[in-house]
Amino acid sequence: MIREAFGLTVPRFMSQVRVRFAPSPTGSTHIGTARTALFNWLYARKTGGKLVLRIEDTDKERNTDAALQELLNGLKWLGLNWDEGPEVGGEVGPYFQSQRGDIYQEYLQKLKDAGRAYEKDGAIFFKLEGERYTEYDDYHKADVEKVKTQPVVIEDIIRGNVTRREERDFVIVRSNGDPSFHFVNVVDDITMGITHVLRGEDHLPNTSKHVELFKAFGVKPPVYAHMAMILKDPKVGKGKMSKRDKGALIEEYQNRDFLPEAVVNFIALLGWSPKDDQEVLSIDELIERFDLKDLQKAGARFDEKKMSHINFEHMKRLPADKYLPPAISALSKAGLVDDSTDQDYLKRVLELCQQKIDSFEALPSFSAYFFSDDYTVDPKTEKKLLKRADAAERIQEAIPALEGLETFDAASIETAIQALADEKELKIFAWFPLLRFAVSGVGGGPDLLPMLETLGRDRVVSRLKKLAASLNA
RNA sequence: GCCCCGUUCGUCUAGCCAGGCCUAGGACACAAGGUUUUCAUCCUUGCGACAGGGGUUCGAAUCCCCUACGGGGUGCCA
Repeated sequence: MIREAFGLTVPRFMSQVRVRFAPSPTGSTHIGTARTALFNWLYARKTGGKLVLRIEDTDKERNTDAALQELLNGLKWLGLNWDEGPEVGGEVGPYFQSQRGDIYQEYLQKLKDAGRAYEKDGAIFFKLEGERYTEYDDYHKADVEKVKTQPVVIEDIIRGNVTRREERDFVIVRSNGDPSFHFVNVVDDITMGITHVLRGEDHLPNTSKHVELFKAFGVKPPVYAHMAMILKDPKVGKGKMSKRDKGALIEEYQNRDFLPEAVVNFIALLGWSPKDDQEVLSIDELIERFDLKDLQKAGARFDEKKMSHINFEHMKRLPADKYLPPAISALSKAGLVDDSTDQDYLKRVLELCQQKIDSFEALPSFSAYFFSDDYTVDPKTEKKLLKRADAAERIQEAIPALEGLETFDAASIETAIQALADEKELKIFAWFPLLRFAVSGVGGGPDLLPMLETLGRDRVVSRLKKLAASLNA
């Protein structure tokens, strides 16, 4: 498993794909971070490779244990498990950068021995190879030392070969003794046997630094895949999505009871697409179709309406055992149901709502009137319906028709109203919207007939009477 | 400023690598109708794009160049 390379210990793995997700746990998890994790995970699962989770916690100030837990929770919630890393271990650990100091020292020494590192201003710089010269730099507004280096070619699955030239020495160990990101990133990728680096496009300009470092260590660089950024909704602003933007944090979807598989599905669709027009995909279907080569090169804009739609599609497909528990918990959180609620009734109501709501979040307001007589009345619907001159009359007529029903089910209700319509030479439509409004206070909802059946005769009749009374008053 | 990456309907995208099958396909959103019956569901239809300009070619969304625009980077942040 271990071979000697450049006099250093480097693991050797078969020709298996090894990818890594290397977040810095600084609090909430950004949707872009989640997408990077997802694509790494998908690639590992697709190829039968391994996903390494490496924690970049070198910044002691910002990286708290709580933040780490939050990150791991987010990944678990999304269903993105890792093969090596925190909690599961692995043979190329430790998986926290804060614990890899000895390894970094070993590699730093090698660079020094090779004459590729030098100290300046208390920091240690990586020394580029090539002729040196001084030039005024407009960005820094100063003369800076540059190096005429040979260009490096970055092998990128998404973008093809990208050629770039690094022309300034860069810091690998800061004056406070901490190794820098570029340095630890490369050392870790070498020592962990990473074969493919899948990360955000914002790292593309850094990659020439990384390739220089790989070359200095005498190690072949991994294959890269730089994926495009997730951009802000243009209505909100410009640039990449920031953690302050609406919908940017996966915790938000967790808190709002979105389905993790829907979030995964939606995130996957940002910059990637299956070729066959089927967009609503399960995790397994995602793995089956996923291919790094199909990633979009341009940035994708986040669209919360589409996110809701994908969630809705997944909601509709949920089997009862997956749908009922979170649905009930959403209702009980809203104080609409408790242990004394009739379980059979609750189940029937929930089934009625499943095909209509796009999130568990929407459920309480959508179904409140099933559980309480104290529900809100939509003033717009009220105005629209009750301004009809015959409203009171129609409701009055409906009361005895429904009250006297032998069995109170959808078919009987329909027959009764139809009879009424025939008798008055009116359309059934003269009653339906009024009935819905009378029992629910709103203009929309589940299919009317089964809804009335589920509510039951007592609730329906008493609500009709109540409305009739208020209209007469 | 310099470097790198990009640019197909309002949005996500298919098509581009291997030029003709593209009067450019799908989805979200929006609009209009329909479902003798509401509706946030469902169905139908509509709206709607190859950034611009030059080439190459019998033929270009597809290949090349330029411009414009967008994104990223240019840190002893990651």
